[in-house]
Amino acid sequence: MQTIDEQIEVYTKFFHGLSNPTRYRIILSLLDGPKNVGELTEDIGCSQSLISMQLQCLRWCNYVKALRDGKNVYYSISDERVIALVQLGQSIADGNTDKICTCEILKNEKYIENKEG
Amino acid sequence: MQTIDEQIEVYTKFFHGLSNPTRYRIILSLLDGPKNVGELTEDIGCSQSLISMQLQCLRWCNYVKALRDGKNVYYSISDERVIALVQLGQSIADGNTDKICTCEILKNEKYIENKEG
DNA sequence: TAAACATATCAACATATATTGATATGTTTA
DNA sequence: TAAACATATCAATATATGTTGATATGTTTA
Repeated sequence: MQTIDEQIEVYTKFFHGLSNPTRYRIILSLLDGPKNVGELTEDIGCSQSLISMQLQCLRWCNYVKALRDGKNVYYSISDERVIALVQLGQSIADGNTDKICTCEILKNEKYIENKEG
Repeated sequence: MQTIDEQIEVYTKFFHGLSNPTRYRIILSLLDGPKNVGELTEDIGCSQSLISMQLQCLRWCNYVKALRDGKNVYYSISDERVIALVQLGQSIADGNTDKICTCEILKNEKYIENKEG
């Protein structure tokens, strides 16, 4: 048994899983089939540590599953319904691209520059 | 035409819309039918300003639409596909409640206490 | 038009989040 | 078992986000 607060927490966290560019790219990339951490890192173009951390999150929450093969660990989509969810979301968002991008509250863009400079 | 980066930004922001407890509660509440700001505020139990701000976000991004009736403004779900999206997400999350709640990276819980005390 | 009511916006601030570089752990192979 | 490689974890930090109370705006009614 869960309180309504607990339910809301679960659902918002679940959707939060899809609200980060790195995690989202990982999922999109895995739609083509299983990939290991190195392949994903190259594909997405960020630090290996970030890919690895976000994979742990996606794995923990059952978006993806992991399979070790020697030195490599291959990740793949674990729940097919996630694919449907992503596609449905994209189809809704596609009709409203400009507005979504300029929403003053939803501004979780990929950070452009972290370094001093 | 959009770059892949721009597409990712749109989609992750879109899902980010569903990753906040207040916004999520608003959407759930509106599943029962249109409500005005006061009704939503009472229903959800937070400040009127927060409800109003989050409504502007949801409205801008086309989750909900607004209709003024005298002094009140009534909000309702504007895209029926959002309902399907929410339901699909919930059905996936329901199978993995405990893990999602304890994910170290997804910790966007509703703040418990802001005030000095 | 003034008062009352409903909603929206603003400024401030505490917390959450994403990210990286450095390092640790795990696996294979010489 | 040491070296090389692949992946995971850690610590630090800049930025994004959610929230509130105060205030402004808009609408009705006296």
